[in-house]
Amino acid sequence: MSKKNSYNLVVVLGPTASGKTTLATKLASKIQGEIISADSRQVYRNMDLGTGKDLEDYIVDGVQIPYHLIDIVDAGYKYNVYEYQTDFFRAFEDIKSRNHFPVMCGGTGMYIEAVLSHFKMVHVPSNPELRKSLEGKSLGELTQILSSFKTLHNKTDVDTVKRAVRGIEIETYYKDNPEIEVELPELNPLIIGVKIDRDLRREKITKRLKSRLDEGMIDEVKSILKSGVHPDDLIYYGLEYKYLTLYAIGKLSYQEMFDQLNIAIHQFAKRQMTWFRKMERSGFDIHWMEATDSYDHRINEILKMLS
RNA sequence: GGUACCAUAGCUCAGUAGGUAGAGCAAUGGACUGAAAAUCCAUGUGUCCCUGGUUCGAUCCCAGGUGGUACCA
Repeated sequence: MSKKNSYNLVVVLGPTASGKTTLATKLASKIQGEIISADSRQVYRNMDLGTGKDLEDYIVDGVQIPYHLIDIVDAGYKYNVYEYQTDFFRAFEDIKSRNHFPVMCGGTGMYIEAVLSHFKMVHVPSNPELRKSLEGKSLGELTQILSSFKTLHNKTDVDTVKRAVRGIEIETYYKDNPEIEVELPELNPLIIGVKIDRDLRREKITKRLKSRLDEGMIDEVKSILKSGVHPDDLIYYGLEYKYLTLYAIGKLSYQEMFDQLNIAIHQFAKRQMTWFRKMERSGFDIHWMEATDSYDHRINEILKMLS
């Protein structure tokens, strides 16, 4: 086996509704693979229809394909990139130790890149002294302080006092401990991107939304709310959970919910593609494959690249 | 059939006291290192329904069409 082809990971990425899970599981069944999901919402238990878990896809020809990082935390929890990176490499080593082949599959660009680019992320303990010194400061002042550490690209970082303080805590820790290095396993990934024509993608998204609503997605949201998750937290998860919660609490009519959600999913798919294009520009070699080509054809192509 | 009102961007609509036009939404491109399905930035879009008239000049005024809505019959 040549050095160039000694891949130790396959990545299947693509926008929502491109059929990447099916491709990944079918591939996994051929190479003794196990799936490591790269989906920031499928980590949550009981959020099934709205995140498109499709767990039946993980049974190929009657055989269960093992999967990781799905259903690992409770709905309402705030999982994050740092935890993802840690969890990913744990699953990766675990799969390796069994002599199976890791197949990463998902559409959360930042999670994929945090892993492939070895984003520097270390465990940051809480800093009671710092917290004490920040006590009583306004959100505006905290925003000032955080922006002295890094460019703020979004408001999510300074949405609440709690998050702003944690952000400052993390940045302070990095600054005070520049020597800390994290040892992460070398990755030599074969990256497959599922490409889907824009119009077809929109058509599939709308169709899938309708069928999920028919399958009881509204009840799923209602029961999560009933279990005690605060509507605001569910709204923060975005897309299905945002618009269905707004509908469930009477802020949107059914038609408004449907139309706005449909548009929001289309916009999300576009943003995913923007991320993948940026990855390519920054040097990642993504092998794009047409979603309309047969699975057999595409899997043969991938197997050729792996051999 | 009669009367009134309307016809402008992909959609909903504003506007031009006559000098060829603009908001919101959508769309498109981009950013993104501890909630990322989040959050944020940028950018267009036009036979101003058709035909004629008045005018230096009409999307705007006038006449006639066509289509729509409402009311009356």
